[in-house]
Amino acid sequence: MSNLVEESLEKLRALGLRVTDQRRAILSALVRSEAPKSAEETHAALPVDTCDPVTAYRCLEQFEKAGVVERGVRENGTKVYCLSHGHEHHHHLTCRKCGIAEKIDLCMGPELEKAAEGFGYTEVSHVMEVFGLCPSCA
Amino acid sequence: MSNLVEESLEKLRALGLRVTDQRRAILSALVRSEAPKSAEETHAALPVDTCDPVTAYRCLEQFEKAGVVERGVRENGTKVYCLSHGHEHHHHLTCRKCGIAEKIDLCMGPELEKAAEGFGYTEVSHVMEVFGLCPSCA
DNA sequence: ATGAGTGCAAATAGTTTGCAAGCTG
DNA sequence: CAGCTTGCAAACTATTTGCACTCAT
Repeated sequence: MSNLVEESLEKLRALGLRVTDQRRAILSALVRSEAPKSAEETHAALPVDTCDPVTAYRCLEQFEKAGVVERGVRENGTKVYCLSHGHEHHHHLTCRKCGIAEKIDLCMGPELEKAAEGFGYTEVSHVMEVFGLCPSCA
Repeated sequence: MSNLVEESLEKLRALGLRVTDQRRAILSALVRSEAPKSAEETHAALPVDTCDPVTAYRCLEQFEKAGVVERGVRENGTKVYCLSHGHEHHHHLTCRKCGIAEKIDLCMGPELEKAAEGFGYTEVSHVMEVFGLCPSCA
């Protein structure tokens, strides 16, 4: 069992949330996954009968609030989740065809925040996803 | 009638697409709109009985393919459209609460493309949306 | 024991598709 | 008049909600 999973579970416990087999399995699936996954895909990656799809939706939502996963958006609008490795905010380069993804470190967070503050905006956040055709699909 | 509308219609005509009252109305609504709109919202902004909601979906999809509108994604995943002013690619800073949006010029397109090419990816595109609380909603 | 978490069924929201009829170029 | 467009109805996909039951703490 990856200690990334245990680390995340600990974070949940600290927030008064509970640790269940389902949550352990979901986090474990995210750790195994190279690419960010939607709630459905995450559920599909679980051993059969691990839990109801609804539970995957609910857990991922909780996980996001708890800060143990980050949420992104696909080109078509579906929400995807991935573990927040350490605390570094990051983005992904996703292949439009096969769905494989690479981690990208580029991020203009600070610039965006500054620009937004220029407009008087607060609580600034952003979503960025990069898409392309990976070498094997091109 | 804004010439932005006529300009866009011309672009459609050039591609062999047809110009109808519905399309004119939809483009006109986008011109009037300060913030990017979803297909539903666009339809709602039209005079009653201008067209079926389905037509709004279909037209916006066509418009995007034709390059007269750009597509973005909301924090929650809904697709939104706005006219491609001139040819400059741009982003938006949207208020999470009231939905008003500002145009932002910041864009790391070139950097992203370079990074993606480093991974061997081609046909690179990206989606970026910035959210916050505007001064009046804060 | 107590409230968070889960499963099941059903409801939604947003968007897409099939098909016959209408209109543009 | 060919074929792009539209309207209407219906299908879909992704996600959310209500409720009774279960389980972690």
